[in-house]
Order: sequence, then structure tokens, then C-alpha cells
Amino acid sequence: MHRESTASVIARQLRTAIMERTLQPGAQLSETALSAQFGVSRGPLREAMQRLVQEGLLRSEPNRGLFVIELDEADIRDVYVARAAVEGAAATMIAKARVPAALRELRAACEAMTKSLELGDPAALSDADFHFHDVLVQCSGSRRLARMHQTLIVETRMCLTALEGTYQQPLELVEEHNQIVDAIEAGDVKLTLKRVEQHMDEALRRLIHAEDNDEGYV
Amino acid sequence: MHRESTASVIARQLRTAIMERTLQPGAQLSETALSAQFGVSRGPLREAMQRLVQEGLLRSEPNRGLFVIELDEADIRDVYVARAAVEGAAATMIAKARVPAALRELRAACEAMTKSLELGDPAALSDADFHFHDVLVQCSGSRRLARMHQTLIVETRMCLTALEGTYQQPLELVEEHNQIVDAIEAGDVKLTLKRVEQHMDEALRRLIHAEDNDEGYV
DNA sequence: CATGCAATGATTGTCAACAATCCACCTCTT
DNA sequence: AAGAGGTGGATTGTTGACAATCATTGCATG
Repeated sequence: MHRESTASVIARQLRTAIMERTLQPGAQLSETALSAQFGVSRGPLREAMQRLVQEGLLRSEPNRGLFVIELDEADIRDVYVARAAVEGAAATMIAKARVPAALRELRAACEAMTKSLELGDPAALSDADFHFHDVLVQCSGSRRLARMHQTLIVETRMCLTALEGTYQQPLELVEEHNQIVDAIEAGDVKLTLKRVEQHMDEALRRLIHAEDNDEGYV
Repeated sequence: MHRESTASVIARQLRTAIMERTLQPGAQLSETALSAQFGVSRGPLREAMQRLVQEGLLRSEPNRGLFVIELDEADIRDVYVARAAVEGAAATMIAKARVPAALRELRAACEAMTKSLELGDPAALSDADFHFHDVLVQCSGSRRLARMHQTLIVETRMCLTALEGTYQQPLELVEEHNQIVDAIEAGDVKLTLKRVEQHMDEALRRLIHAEDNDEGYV
């Protein structure tokens, strides 16, 4: 009947809720409330929650409960350090392998960003942005990088949702992605790595900057 | 009373069992047997198992059970690709930060390897080897890299346990570690990254080579 | 002899009840 | 009034029982 375990689908729903800030940072996860909401009993819910604890999206305080993590500036920097490591590795893998299909997908992802930019749709631009990075890691073919990346993306979206999809410098953003694909297409590993790292630095800078403007604490 | 959740400690015991091949690759995890062995009921055990599923150490077949992953050669390569990404990022962070305490710890870890080598104790050498890489990632201060690394190390040990700690070229092994620390100490980011990557390539080569000699399937 | 099928045993999936712990509030004492 | 201590309510932690599913075995049938 079910092709996927209950814990797996509940875990995904929890991740989505954290991303969208339905479950706010620092908030306690009430077992009774959530199990009722998801239509399951506390058993499967607790199993799903343990998955997110392993991911580091929830923090456990024994005999007290589970809480959504709160990201301070040091955490956000750490997320981007880890993303640079994971996506840098993924991009260099693709650059080395020279798979045409991967380049086509990446180009398509870039075009989607350009389109959203031209339409002036910041939400779509954000989605296209994340889609690009997802494609990048998926195309590397590394199951382990993909798994790590999944968690990092949730943490990133968690921050960006707080800013309600207002991009600071969308033109630069799109151009950075294009240049990454250019480097990959050229098969230039060093340049690829450099541009991924620069992109992460810039994204981090824009994020911190935007948060300061929003009087933003996370 | 308990400072750590039950799921957390059971999960660690499961990881150890997988590392040491007490739970062999491909083997099904019997809930009744394991819950009896650990002295807990099936509930907390299942929570712990879901943590390992999230890590990718267990694979879930709904309504059938959980199985220890089997690593083919492609998987092993993937582990080392991911390790290169994580440890490369960690090493460059330390190289940039120039923290004397980190260098001291890394040097100490190297000396422990040298000592084990001189004593001709392959098990101790292996432990010292893993300790070095643990120190490396811990010293980076990145919680996320550390979390990812933990899982990758379990998978690596899983392979090395199969070879019963027989090292092929221990001299080269120790020297590679020393050179990584040299590069970090010099603050040379590019050289650091290069040497970490080379070390991973060599470690992978030695591992595959050793497995071939052992008529080894994983 | 091979194949389909049903019964059976074992295992996973789910749940609700019980125990243990924590938190907030109140009271009593100094 | 401040603090210690106790009490009630709510939440987490754990367990055993029950339901659902799967693998196996044996049997009947073409």
C-alpha cells in the first residue's frame, strides 16, 4: 500500500513547516498537537521528529521536549560554509565529468531565474534560485552530498522566508549563477570552485545585509 | 536524571555495531532482538533507528524492515568525495583562522600515528588515523561539517573493519597527514585543499587495492 | 512437475494507557 | 516580603497489546 514510510512523510511535512516558519525558531513541538494535526499517533510522529533531530533542525532537551533550532549569525555563516563545501564539490564533479545533460538542466534552471527576474516575481525567483542549487547537487550524482544539502537548504530557506522573498540585488544574483555554469561548461575546476565560493560569500553578505535592514533577529 | 535522550544513546550503539560489523551490511535489524539486547522497548529503539535512516546508514523497506546499507565501489568513492569536501572545507577554515591550539592538537594526533607506526600496532594506527580526522573537523568549529563527518566516518570504518586493520603503506599514510598539517600551519589554503584531496584519493586507492587483494566484496 | 492458492507464523506498524518528569501556582514559614 | 516546599496539571517517556503486512509452507490443481 504505502510506498513510503510514515515517518518519512511526516518528517517532510515537519521540514516544510520549519522552512515556512509555520513552526517558528525556538518554538516547542507539542506532540499531542502535531499528532492530531497530521492524523497520526504520537509514536510515528516521534520517529519522524528524531529524524529532524539527527539533521540538526530540532534540538532535544530530554524530559522537556523538542524545539526548532534558532539560527544566530554564526549559524548562518556555518550554513554557508557547509553549502560552499557541498555545492563546490558537486559543481567540480560535474565540471570534471562533462555531462551534457547536466549542463542543459543547469542552463534551464538559469533561464527560469532570468524569466522570474524579468517578470518581477521575487517568490518565483527565490524558488528558481533554490531549484538551481538542487539541480546542481542532484546532477553531481552524489547521494551523500545530496543528503547533506537537503538539510542545509531547509536552514537557508528558514532564513529567507523571514525576509519574505525580497531580494536585494537580483541582477547580480542571476549573473552569478550563469557564471558558475559557464565555469562548469568550460571544465575549469578551479574557476568553478572559486565562483561557487564567491557566490556563497555574496549570498551570505546579501542575507546578513537584508536582515540588518529588517531590524532582523532570526 | 538522564542528560541524554534514550534514542541518542541507542543510536550511538547501533552506529558502533555497524562500524564493527556486528551488524553486517545487508542484514535486517530485528526489532524484538535488538530491543531485548539494549534493554529497551521497541518504541525508543525505532526512534533511534529512524536517526540512522536519516543518516543513510540504514535503508528502509516499508512493511519489511530496516537493513544495514551495503557499500559497493561507487558508494565508497562517494564517501571519499564527500569526505574530501567536508574535510577540505574544515582544513581550509583552520588554515585561514590560524588558531595555535588547533595546530597543537593536530600535531599531537600526528605524533600518535607515528608512535603507533613505530610500535607496529595497526589497530592503534587506525584509531589514531580516525582521531586525526576527527580533530581536524572538530577544530574547524563547524557544527554542520562535524555532523556530516560523523556519518561519513562510520561508513569509512565499516569498510576498514572488513580489512581487519591491515594497512598497505603506513609510512605514506602518516606522511600525508603531516603534510596536511604543514600546509595548514603555513596558512596556505590552496595547498591545504590540494593535500587533503590527494590524501583522500590515496586513501581511496589504498582501500580499493586492499579490497581487491582480500578478494573483497563489501 | 510446475503453478496458483490458502493457511500460518513472524515481523513491522500503530495505538492508547501508564509512569515519570517538569512547570507554574499556591501556601506556609521565617 | 522572600524563599522553601508542596501540589496539581500538563507534557514527555515507555511499554505492552493489537492490527496490518509479508514470507513461507503445504496442498490442491492443471
